[in-house]
Amino acid sequence: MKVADAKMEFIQTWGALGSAWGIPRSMAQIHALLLASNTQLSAEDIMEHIQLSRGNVNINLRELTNWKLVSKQNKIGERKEFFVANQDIWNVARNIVNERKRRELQPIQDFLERFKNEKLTGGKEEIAHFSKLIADLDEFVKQIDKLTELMIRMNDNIFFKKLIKTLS
Amino acid sequence: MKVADAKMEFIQTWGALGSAWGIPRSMAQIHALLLASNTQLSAEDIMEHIQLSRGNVNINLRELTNWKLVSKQNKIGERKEFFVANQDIWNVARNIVNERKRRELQPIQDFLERFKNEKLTGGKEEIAHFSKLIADLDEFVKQIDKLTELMIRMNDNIFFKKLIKTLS
DNA sequence: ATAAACTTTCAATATTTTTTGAAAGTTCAG
DNA sequence: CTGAACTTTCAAAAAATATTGAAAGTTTAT
Repeated sequence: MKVADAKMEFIQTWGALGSAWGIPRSMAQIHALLLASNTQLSAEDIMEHIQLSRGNVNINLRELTNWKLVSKQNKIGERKEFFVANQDIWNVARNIVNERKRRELQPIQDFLERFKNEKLTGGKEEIAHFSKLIADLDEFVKQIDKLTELMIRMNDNIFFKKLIKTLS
Repeated sequence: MKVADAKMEFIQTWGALGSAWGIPRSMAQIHALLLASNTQLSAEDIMEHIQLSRGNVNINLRELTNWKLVSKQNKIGERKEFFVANQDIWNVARNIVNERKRRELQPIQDFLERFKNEKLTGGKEEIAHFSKLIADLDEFVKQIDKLTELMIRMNDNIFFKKLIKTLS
């Protein structure tokens, strides 16, 4: 099998999986292309490789840059901007976790916070049940938060290897 | 604030957050309603409480049941089926992780497996780079898999508390 | 100041995902 | 068996999301 074909297949698969992960297909495809590429690529290169419009590529490159999964580079003597993917998979994973935490966990925390000081009126049983739910969620979110903080701060996968060894 | 209002707000918020988590709004709302409810509810009850069609409620209750977030119950002497949510938040989290793993991690593993025995042809550098990517991903996925296996098997949150204490 | 070389924007369009609700299916008491 | 009480299905409609591409904006060299 030609490596170029393998790459193309990787891009397609990563794109499809992206959807399952709640990541736009194009964004995932562009990311896959950059991950699989051993050279820097321009927006134009990307447009040609996977058939995507200029605007789409531009927007998704910006998003990938925000997520810190991709960075801009400049070739000396060239105006064009080039892009490379963060090649350290663990680093990529950390950035994704970080981003998802911000988007997915933060709103829950904000919500729960609002209920902390609320004095509820109504059926006694009902209040007890609901309050317990809020308290449980609050504690849960705090634990998850700590766990991700920990993961984000770790800077090599030795941590996980050791952790898993310890606990297996 | 009335507990009934608080519940309604919880349902709305959970529904909105569901979207961010890649979970259909209705499914998340139904789950929230059942979580916040201290009594079992019929499909009809749910339809009335949050304005959803019969079909929608039926399909999402099935899905929630598949995810093991909700279970059916029968009141003696009644034909109707009643539903209750799994109230242990950590259990809920485990089931969600489990489900997402099956849907999100398994396809990656399947994909990587196909490349293990492929002999690639093409530029030397290119092959080296791509092979490394595949190998890195493979190792990464295996580690994540172990970590989730571990989490799934744990049956109380003491584990996490200890873990975090140990590592903080 | 101008033009060439790029990048960014965004309204329109296309695609995908969710939701609906009416009809068909099932179960069970009488 | 029949009808009432429920549940399930699924094609069609609505809503949400992603993509396009032409036009506007920006930067740099001369």
